[in-house]
Amino acid sequence: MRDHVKIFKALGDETRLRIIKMLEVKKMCVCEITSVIGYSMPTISNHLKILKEAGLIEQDRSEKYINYSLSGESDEFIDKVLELTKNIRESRSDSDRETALRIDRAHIC
Amino acid sequence: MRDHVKIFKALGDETRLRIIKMLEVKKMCVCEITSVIGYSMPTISNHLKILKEAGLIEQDRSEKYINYSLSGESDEFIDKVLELTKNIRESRSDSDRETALRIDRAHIC
DNA sequence: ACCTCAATTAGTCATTTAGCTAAATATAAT
DNA sequence: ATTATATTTAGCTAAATGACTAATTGAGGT
Repeated sequence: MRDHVKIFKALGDETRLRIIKMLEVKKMCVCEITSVIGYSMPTISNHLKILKEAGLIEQDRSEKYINYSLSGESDEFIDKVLELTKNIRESRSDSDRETALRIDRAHIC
Repeated sequence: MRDHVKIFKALGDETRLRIIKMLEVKKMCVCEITSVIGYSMPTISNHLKILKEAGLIEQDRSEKYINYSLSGESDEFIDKVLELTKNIRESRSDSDRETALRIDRAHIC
């Protein structure tokens, strides 16, 4: 129960849901996400921590950057939740995604 | 997006998730829910309001009581969310459900 | 080995949340 | 109409949350 609450709590925040929707289209590092969302880097970092501790996202390092991406194939309930969030279609996250695909981290990080 | 956030926020609370899991097995009035959960009636009433405003539950009156139940067939996303929560199986909500089925509101309300 | 810089942690503050009691409301039964 | 009572609203408090800036960490590149 507590795990499930943690998962829903993680999704129950607009910024974190925007992040999840962006990660559906692209692996991203903290500074890329920061530049799309517009909050400070520590704030974004903390949101990512909450999503990670809920089991919704995972990270792997490549060169200078830590890439965040949606969790895959680890937990059945998480998979179902992420399948559910794919059903969300909304103008704001659509534009976030366009921005995310357009930016080049060599220029902003 | 805001609607989806509201839905996840509503589910991101242990008490409210316990209520949702109970309503899977039985329509219940406020005082029945109160007696199972153990918080004050105003507290439960407020949780129900949050769940209702998220669109997760609905109410109908019968005699003295207002029966709360899971929303049905109204919204596609809500349906999927409620389908998802059915996947949650946990000892605490199992015992809540047993209690809920055992109580008789003629005796407690 | 050292420097750079992406990322996190620490500390602060304003706002929101979740609980409570007491009071108000509203519907059902008399 | 009046009463009884199920439910909601109002007002309060303590704890949690989400934002910020400043300081720290740590892996990569030189």
